[in-house]
Amino acid sequence: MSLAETNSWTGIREELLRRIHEREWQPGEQIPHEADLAEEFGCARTTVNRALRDLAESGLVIRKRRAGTRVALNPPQKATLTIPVIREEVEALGRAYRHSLVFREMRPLPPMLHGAFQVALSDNVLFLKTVHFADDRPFAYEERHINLDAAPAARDMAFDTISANEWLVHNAPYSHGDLSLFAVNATDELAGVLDTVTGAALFALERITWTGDQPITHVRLVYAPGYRMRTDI
Amino acid sequence: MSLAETNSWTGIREELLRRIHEREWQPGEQIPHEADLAEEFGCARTTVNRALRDLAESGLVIRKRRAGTRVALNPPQKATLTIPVIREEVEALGRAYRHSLVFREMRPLPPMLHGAFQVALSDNVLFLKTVHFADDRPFAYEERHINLDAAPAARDMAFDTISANEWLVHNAPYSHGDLSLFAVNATDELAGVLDTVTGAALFALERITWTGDQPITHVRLVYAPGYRMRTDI
DNA sequence: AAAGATAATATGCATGCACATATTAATGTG
DNA sequence: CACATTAATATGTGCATGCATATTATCTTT
Repeated sequence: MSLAETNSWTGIREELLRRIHEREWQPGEQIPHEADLAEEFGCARTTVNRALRDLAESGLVIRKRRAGTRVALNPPQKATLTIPVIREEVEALGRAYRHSLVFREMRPLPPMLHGAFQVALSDNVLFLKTVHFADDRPFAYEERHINLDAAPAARDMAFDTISANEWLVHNAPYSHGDLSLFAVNATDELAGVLDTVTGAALFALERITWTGDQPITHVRLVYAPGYRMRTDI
Repeated sequence: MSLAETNSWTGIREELLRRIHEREWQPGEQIPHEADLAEEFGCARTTVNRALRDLAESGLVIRKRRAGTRVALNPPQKATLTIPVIREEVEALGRAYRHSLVFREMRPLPPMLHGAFQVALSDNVLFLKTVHFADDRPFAYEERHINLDAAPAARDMAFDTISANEWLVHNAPYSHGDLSLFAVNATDELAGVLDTVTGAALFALERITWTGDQPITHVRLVYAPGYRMRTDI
């Protein structure tokens, strides 16, 4: 019991972490159950439970009722990406943000998205193309479908002062969604818009959000060359 | 009070979520404090606390002592990426995994990584190039530096039966790290290894892990064309 | 009125207890 | 011996209570 760490749940978590990192408890090994640890640390079982729950959330230990707690064999690398509104992302870089709506029309949903959107949509879909700038240099290119059944107010929005990206965050909160990250070669159109050469490797993401079982929006975002999405693990 | 949801903390969380999603509580608005909610739901304050803590973790509400709890103005889009060991990723796709160590030598750390590794390293660095296969088709290409001061046992490992990726997870647990995701064009070498054409857009990641203040490994992973990293949000 | 001390308050956390639930081990039965 | 039933057990959760801590509001004092 090396440290002066008190019997706070964070203190206990640190001690448990140490034992895992320093291999006192091997991967796959079962660790003492809550009651024993509580006695050892001289605290309530609730407090040990809190520490263990936290470790389980981060994937370092696996817990099962009756079976006990064991150190994870392959602790997954979990990384929490925070994907901010693009304006905030640009401003956090200390650069001036602006955006430009380059295309807007009502159009039927492309067949490619019928599966993703999972419902029979009328033609009540708004399609937008937007370019986001940082200090007047293109930062990202956005193609977006908005389900007007889910966000009817979007029909009357110009999206010139506030971007669809930001407007939707404030006006059409979602309950869940899917995100995928990938790389694309710049097409001629993309190269022109993002001020690069055809064929350049570009970082891209696609996101679909729902509220309940109603799809709200599908967005495909392609970042300018050199973009990196970073996070701590 | 619509649902039959009991006074479990998850039930209460769902009800709070509903009020936020349906705008009963506007963004930025202060919500009743724990004691009032506990009375309304007929449960203990601890239970409300648990639900609110969960919402705060996901960024939907902001909590401050004495100041109370308010609905977040710009709920950040948080996505938790789970980056598994490549073998598991491949096997989860129902494909057969194997890997091939194509290069291995002791070499000084390249200057480019001096900053990242943040310590004056001797020449005690192992450099590896590995190709990961799924059903005999290249899946990802890996370049890795291992700090042998942090993981001395790696010096004697062949990394032919078990990949460095997996060995390090089991034998050199890290306390923290940095991850970045980006896109690269296939060089001639990459194209050859990944069975694609020069210039193809490839999804890539770089990761550095430390234990305490000692760097363990730097890895650059480039996936074969078409790869998508997916997650729920 | 400005600055500093003090009180009030909402969340944060620890405790002891009880009961719920999932899972495994032990037991009984054909 | 195979299979279903039952008991045992570790975690999961809820509750009442008390105190800790951060932050705001209020009340001094100069």
